[in-house]
Amino acid sequence: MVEHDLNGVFHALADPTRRAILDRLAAGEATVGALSGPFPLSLAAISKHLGVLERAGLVTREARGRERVCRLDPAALADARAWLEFHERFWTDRLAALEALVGAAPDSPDETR
Amino acid sequence: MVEHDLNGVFHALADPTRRAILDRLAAGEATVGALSGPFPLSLAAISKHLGVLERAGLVTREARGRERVCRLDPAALADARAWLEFHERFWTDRLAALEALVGAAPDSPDETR
DNA sequence: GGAATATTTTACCGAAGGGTTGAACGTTGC
DNA sequence: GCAACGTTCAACCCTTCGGTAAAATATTCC
Repeated sequence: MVEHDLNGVFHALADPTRRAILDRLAAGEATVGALSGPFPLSLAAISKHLGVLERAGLVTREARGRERVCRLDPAALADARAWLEFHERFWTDRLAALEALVGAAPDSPDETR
Repeated sequence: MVEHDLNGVFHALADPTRRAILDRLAAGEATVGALSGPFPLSLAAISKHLGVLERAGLVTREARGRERVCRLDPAALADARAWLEFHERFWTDRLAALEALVGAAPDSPDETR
């Protein structure tokens, strides 16, 4: 609603590695090490990506023994989706209105549309 | 559907100036100069932002005389929204399933690990 | 206690981002 | 034709990003 931290969320989503991490996390919680498996990246790199996701509110990390287990937090995603949905609707409405205006213009004989 | 250019779209949306430009553009087409009005930025900076938005497919620029008129293109936005919507749904479903699984665990009481 | 394991922190690097200024380009209007 | 206008291009600056390697910090296991 209030512009929240859309910067962070959209920035986090703009990286394919991070989107892949999110997708993998959708199958259930995972440790950082397990998460880094599919990627040709160092553990430190994955940890950084998780930091970005965590700061964006998309993921939570919880210490469990010597490992950290990561989980999805769909709330932030819902925020971004809500923003996009609202604006998409808003924009298409505006554009439709403008088109209608053009179509119904007085000096426009053939409104064949 | 196929991962498209989500990088570009999300990256474009991650900047508040660019989101503001999009909002302003929802009120109707505008020239680069008119667009730069509300911002304490140089015209060149706005032009760059428009380049990012255009590359992301969110905006189209058309030459009209010596000025360029910019318009929204909601299609790319719809792509991003679709991605988010699908994943949000996917994730919450998964999470719900996991919770249900935990709740219905056979050997229940002190499985607290 | 000490070794092994899991993760983060700390430099550090090259590339990309976001901004500026000033020159260049095409268009308009006198 | 030429000056003014609207916009982009080019060069530059500084910061952030995405990555690495190596050291530091817990934690577990023997």
